[in-house]
Amino acid sequence: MKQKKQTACIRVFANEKQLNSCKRRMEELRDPLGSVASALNLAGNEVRLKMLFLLKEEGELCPCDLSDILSMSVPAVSQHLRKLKDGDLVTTKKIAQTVFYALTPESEILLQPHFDFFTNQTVKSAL
Amino acid sequence: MKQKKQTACIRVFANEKQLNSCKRRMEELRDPLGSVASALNLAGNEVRLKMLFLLKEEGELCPCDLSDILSMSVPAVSQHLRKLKDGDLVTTKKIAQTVFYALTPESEILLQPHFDFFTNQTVKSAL
DNA sequence: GGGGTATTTAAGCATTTGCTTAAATACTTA
DNA sequence: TAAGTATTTAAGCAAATGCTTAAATACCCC
Repeated sequence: MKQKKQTACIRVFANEKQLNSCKRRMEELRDPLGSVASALNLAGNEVRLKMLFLLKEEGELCPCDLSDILSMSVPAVSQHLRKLKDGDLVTTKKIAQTVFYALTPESEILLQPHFDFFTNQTVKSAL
Repeated sequence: MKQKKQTACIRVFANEKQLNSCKRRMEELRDPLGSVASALNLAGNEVRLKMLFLLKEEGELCPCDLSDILSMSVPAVSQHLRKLKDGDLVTTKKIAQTVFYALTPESEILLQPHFDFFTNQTVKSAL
């Protein structure tokens, strides 16, 4: 709630000094927060979250397996995997012409609570 | 790696039965996984993650405070808040013409590990 | 070398996203 | 009632996204 241009909200940010302090805090967090946002953005696409989950469950999968499971075209799968790889959520291992994708350790840590959440949901609904 | 139309990957999904079993599992998880994806998608936008974090830190804030802190226009802030509210990540309380936004308990649980991650990052880099 | 397989990349398209400006809505006060 | 304040909504625009089809790249085998 703005009173005047010189002061901000009565309730929370009563003066400019407090506002600037808060801004500085956000500036300090800019890079780490940005990298979390980036990872969440990647995981927040339903197709990609499914892929990440399947990679967690199976350990590693190739694009054509993911294509079969998810009933999607191979190029579509590949484009999503490319984003995950560029975002450091997955790693690749090539054997002949087959590429296997797997979660990075970091992405596993980041995503485990969310996988737990929706796998626990299913268990609960079965009870 | 596809061998024939009738069988899938040699390495992981060696037959159609296994593939169908995996597909069924994904279908069971469709709704809970979808709702997690939806929340992550909302949080995965940098502006919105900043808002969610600020709401966690301050407890509640109005659009004009968020506008000041983030140096964004009020309508832009409002549009993001609308998405967060529709996605059940925030709740609203109105006092006169001022609306205060706050995290829902569920979003707090979902996001806390991520907030911890990037606030701990900052602490570590300060040491 | 040719043919086959697996994957990636390119290009095009429709849809979605996030910002801006303007207008509308909801509230308070003189 | 008019003026002021806070917020939401509408509309428009440029950019981004995710899919498709086609082409290119990388590998294997006869």
